[in-house]
Amino acid sequence: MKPSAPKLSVEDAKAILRQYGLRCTTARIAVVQCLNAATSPVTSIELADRLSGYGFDKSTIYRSLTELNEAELVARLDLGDSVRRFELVDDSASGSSEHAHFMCIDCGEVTCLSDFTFELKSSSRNISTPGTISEVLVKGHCTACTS
Amino acid sequence: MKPSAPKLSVEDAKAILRQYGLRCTTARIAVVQCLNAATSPVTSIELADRLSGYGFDKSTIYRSLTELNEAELVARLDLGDSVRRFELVDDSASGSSEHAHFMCIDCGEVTCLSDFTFELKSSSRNISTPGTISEVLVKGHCTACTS
DNA sequence: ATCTTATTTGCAACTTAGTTGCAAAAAGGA
DNA sequence: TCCTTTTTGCAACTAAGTTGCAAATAAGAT
Repeated sequence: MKPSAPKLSVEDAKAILRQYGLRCTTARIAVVQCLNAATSPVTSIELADRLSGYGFDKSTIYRSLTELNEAELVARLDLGDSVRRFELVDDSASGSSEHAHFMCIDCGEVTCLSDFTFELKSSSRNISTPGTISEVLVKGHCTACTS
Repeated sequence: MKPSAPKLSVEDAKAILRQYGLRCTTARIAVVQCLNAATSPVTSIELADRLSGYGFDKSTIYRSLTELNEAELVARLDLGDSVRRFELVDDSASGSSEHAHFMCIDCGEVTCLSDFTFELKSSSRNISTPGTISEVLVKGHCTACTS
């Protein structure tokens, strides 16, 4: 998350919060604006650090994230590097916003694989799938780190 | 990891450790035996708890796991639930032992998808893959939790 | 079998990411 | 504006893992 200017007005952020049945508090508005300005999932630490610069307590930020997540306004990603990441759920246009994520083992960069589909095939017959898939995470070395 | 009797003798565990260029210490032998007895990846906490009952310190267990992982005798899985899991690398028979993992969001159970292949397809042309894939993790609801 | 050196261990103290209790402050409807 | 419910800030806490260092151990050399 680069410290970019919010692309979302306070009023727009409020509208979104109300739409999800949440009270419009300064902390939540700031969180929504930050998440909206980001181009890839943002870690809770980045959010807490950045917003504590504006006087918000880290516990408030963590709680906001939990609440927005429970209201299904933001998605939470647990990618295994001991930091949680969050992104605004994008239910604009094309139905589901579910997409897989790629995390570079070297630089930690996370990218959304919105333009990819996944297929899980059993290599032999009569092997049933483990269950209902709801999230796919791919780890590896990104092109920048490989070259 | 059920507290099952080790299926691997001390001598066999030592042989494996030597094969990977590691000294044969009681802690490492115990770790190898535990991992060998497990049928699915084992969390560091389970290992540390179980082996501290035999007098090993948790820092020793954590260090052992790191060393065995660095020697590429065990694989480390970071599945995003803030506990690390480990499994013995199985390079018996069929070349690579790499396989994807499935984690149930509800019960936390982790299963190895050894019998599945995974395919990543770009939904539109001229979109390049994010990089070299080395690990695939699928999350969802396992059949036991769904039914 | 013993010595020697490098590696490993146990302990306690520390770190990092996140959580919690509670009184004070803010939100939003009446 | 008032009133009730929700949220916030603070400080203290938890959980998982890490670290420094002296003592113990492994395994090659004698």
